[in-house]
Amino acid sequence: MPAAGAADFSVSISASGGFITSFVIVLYQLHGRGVPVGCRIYPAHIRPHRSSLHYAGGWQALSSAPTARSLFTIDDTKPIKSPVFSTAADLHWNFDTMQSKEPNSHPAADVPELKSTLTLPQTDFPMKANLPQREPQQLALWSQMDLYGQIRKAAAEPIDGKPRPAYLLHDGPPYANGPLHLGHALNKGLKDFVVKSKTMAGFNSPYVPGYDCHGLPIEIKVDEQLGRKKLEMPPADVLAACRAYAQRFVDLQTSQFVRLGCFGRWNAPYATMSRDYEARTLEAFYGFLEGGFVYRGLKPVYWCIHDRTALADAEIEYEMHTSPSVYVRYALTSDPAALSPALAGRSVYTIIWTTTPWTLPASLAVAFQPTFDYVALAAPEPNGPVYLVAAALAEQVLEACKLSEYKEITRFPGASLECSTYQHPFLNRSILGVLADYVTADQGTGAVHTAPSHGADDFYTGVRYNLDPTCRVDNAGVLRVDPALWPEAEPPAFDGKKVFAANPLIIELLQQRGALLAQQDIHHSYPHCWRCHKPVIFRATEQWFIGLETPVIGADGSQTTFRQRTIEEIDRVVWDPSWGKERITNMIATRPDWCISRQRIWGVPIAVLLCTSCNQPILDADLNRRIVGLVEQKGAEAWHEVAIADLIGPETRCAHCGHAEFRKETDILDVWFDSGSSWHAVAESDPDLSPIYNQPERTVLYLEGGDQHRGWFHSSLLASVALRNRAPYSHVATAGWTLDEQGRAMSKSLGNGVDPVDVAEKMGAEIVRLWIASVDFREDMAASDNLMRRCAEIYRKLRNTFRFLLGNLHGFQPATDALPFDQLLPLDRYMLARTRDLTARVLGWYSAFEFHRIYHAINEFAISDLSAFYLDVLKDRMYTFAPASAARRSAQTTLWQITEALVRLMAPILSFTTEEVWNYLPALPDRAASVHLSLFPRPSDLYPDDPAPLLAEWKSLLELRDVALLALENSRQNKEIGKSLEAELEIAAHGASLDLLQKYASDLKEILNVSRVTVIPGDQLQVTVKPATGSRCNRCWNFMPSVRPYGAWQDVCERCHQALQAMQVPPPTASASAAASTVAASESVQ
RNA sequence: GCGACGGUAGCUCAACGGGUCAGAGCGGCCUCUUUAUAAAAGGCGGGUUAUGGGUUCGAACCCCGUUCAUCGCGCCA
Repeated sequence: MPAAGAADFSVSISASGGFITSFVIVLYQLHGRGVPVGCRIYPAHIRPHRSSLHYAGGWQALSSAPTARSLFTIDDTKPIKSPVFSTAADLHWNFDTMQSKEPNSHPAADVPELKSTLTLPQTDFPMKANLPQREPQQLALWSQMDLYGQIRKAAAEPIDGKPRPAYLLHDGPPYANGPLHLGHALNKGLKDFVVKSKTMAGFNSPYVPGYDCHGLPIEIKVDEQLGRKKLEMPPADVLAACRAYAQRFVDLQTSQFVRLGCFGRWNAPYATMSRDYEARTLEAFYGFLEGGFVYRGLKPVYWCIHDRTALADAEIEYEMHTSPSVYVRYALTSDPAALSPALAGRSVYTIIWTTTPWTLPASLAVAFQPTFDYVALAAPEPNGPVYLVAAALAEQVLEACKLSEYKEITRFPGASLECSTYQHPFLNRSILGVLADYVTADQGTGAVHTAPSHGADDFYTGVRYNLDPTCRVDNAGVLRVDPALWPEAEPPAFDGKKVFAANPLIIELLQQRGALLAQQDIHHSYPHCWRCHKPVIFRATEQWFIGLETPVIGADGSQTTFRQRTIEEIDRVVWDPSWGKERITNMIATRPDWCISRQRIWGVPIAVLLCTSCNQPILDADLNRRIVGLVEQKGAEAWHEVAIADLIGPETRCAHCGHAEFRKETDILDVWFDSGSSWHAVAESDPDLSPIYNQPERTVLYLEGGDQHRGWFHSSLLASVALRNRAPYSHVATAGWTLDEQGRAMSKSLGNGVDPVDVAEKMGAEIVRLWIASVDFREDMAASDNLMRRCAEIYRKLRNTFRFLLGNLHGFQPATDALPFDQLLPLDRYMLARTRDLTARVLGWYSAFEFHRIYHAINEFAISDLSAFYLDVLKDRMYTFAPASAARRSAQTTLWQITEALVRLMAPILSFTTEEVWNYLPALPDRAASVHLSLFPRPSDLYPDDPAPLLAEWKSLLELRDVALLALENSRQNKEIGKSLEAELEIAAHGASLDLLQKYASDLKEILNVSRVTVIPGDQLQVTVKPATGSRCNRCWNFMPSVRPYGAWQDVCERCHQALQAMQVPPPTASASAAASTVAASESVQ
């Protein structure tokens, strides 16, 4: 057995792997074999990569220096019985010093510890959060008590006799085709902060989340699942499959949003595929139709040949693409001499340049810039060809076509090329020379091949020159030659080929016809389908459009256009950040008419009957209403199933041509039309929202990512201005992009995304929420596992601070124990002033959506004001004073008010943890069942007066404290003192500092955490640190002159004497049990 | 290519309309305590405010250029 004598030693441990929470040291006797002389378990908290922890051990007794040593770690999830051997955790250890020391001269072995008479913090609030387990339990409780329902009910109750003002955040629907990503979590998290903070600020703020369900991504997925079967299935079955697919993700995302702690009407979110929503969408379409905004037209639109549908501008993304660019000569067939006498009798050509050879079969014209000079470039040989190109591009073209010996023989203005004619290089077609101002000298030849069916510019030029816009490329992108134009019996090789496959075949044909002058692949950015990421084409088709130039009545009653009217409304909205206004204004100002039709099935049908003769729609408001009614009952399926005869009587005639036969339009609406109608389908129609939304003056917020300027903000604005003559929102806030730690955009290919659900499952939703609050969402935000871990550290600190607050509130009953404000000690009053100040700032930041400032301010408050200062200096008072003493009650009153304030201020962000804290707060008769049913604290409730003077005074006082602490630190470095309580201070000061110190003389000991402070006048500020006189009180560890025995307790100060008596602690006798006094050194690792 | 927004310590953020030597918190390093203990406290480092000019008595802030990052628009033959 160990003999008398103790060893002090220090151990250096580093953990490169996981946490080390405790370790065991086993000592073996010198030369001994397997006989441990003792072992001891040490608590530790060593984080990964922390290099060392020095432990000065109080080893009880050793007979000789130990030699063999073992070190174990104990995983906290396992009992001590199964220690993990050191090497498993990659531990490095050594015993640096081992020396003997005299046994403790004050063995208190036979007297119960004085520690048991202290009022240490006591609470069941667990230090370890265990969020992944605890949060789901909390969610279940909330669900059980129908917390959201209770919040809604409470919102109907007046505050101070006044009804609550309304604040409506209308949810923008995420697309229901996958699990959540961080962007979703950010978006819903921010919305949750807004709704919760508005609610707690006394607003009536309902939140109905929604989902966007229609559209291509889902239909394509369903196509893949159904395969060829789809072609034989009735439309209703296809729709049912799409609905099922979308519903799966609606359910999944709902569960994930709920898991993140977002409150809302999750048991009844809106979905754009619901019967009712579909009917409302159709209603909105009819609104446009009946208002004269809609027209049907043949226009080139972006067309995805893979998805076989038209695409809106907003559905285009530019990606790099390689195109074969070709220079092609078109032979002049009109009189060359008409252009210039110098050309008489020559073989004249113009040269066009294109990157889409497949459009050449549709080539109908060559466009020239009227303001350019064009030159005729002649071959050196007398009867060689002459080429017409823009003067500015001549050199470039000659080089590209390797015609360097060609020389200019004449030049003339571009305008004179109008109405010249050319021969198509391989079709029996005459090509017309036309003028167009969009022809530039950047690229090409100055002579632009014009195919009205495959380009917007080309199309409008075609309209001016009366060219045929018929498109000979079908839905799938297959090219068909017009046999009437093809001179040979055998069709050309490109006939029946898809456009991109036709390119090389057409180039070959040009080569054969001697029309190809040069060819080169170019790598350039090219429009792609945002869904399938395949290159799109321009293709003229019959589409439904909403005209931006539709005449409407302006706000002042004057005649204006839909576009202008919309821009007027933009001006009445508050855009946050403010540049959003400019962005959306520019978009509305320059956008083309809105192509709202899609040639797909998964969506709201454009439910219109068309005359089979003249293709004009029937315009009949009653008919429209009946169709809306049908959709209301049976959803979009109704349109596919209804018979025309059930919609109109046999006597119905086309208003235009008198024809009596009609067909159903089969196109569906653009999905942006769906979500753009949500203000109508939801905000204006849902009974939970409409009373707010339909007020003439109302606050309606849309909060989405900045990309929605071209999306939901945009389509919602157009729909609402057209149908209600006002913007659907009064405020629009936008969030930035989530990036990775290196500032790169998150993408699947980089694999740098952060999965919010994964973080919630591993670390807790609170960590995700805290991250959201930590960043300035208006800018782009960096996110990574690493940053999440950092938030988790902050979380731990906040949680532990709450725990300490609660621990010190033990035994405090507000009704009987709270002191009125004017009886509080000065330090406590100061802390309430700080809390008031914090509260006022936080409330302001909530209303300005500056959540990151809240995060930082509360964090700083908890760490600097509370943990490092107030809670630290309060320990003496809290632990050693009699529990019911006025000074201690003063502190508790303050701690209580601070906790009540903090828990409310943090509730919108840390929704789970604050609820947990809430349940541990002192009981009150009128305490709400949830922190989320409470209101924010009012600054004036915390501190009734203007806090500024007191705050200023304490600012100076704390600066003096810093000086004193520095002096203490110095002494500690010089080994003159250890704990601050071992010191006493003499502070010399003059002037205002002296006044201040004297005013707070009785508080200085506490706020400096030393045994004694004396203030004396002096020439300059000087803090002298001395070892405290008197002896140490074994209870409060202060050094006091009045220390004397209390029963068997030898050294107890006067203050503690009184406290012990007040607590009615009987003086102990020396024979009291010694059993509990020492560490269980006999515990074995075996 | 055009436009918007931004670049402040390793990280997240401050610094009210130009005015004490640019501040916090975290992390890092060092120390202290064992009476918040899988915890608490103190100290120390750390920034030529992306960069180059300019205006000013004075610039992180205002102006111009450059650069990097992100978003948006355009990309047409």
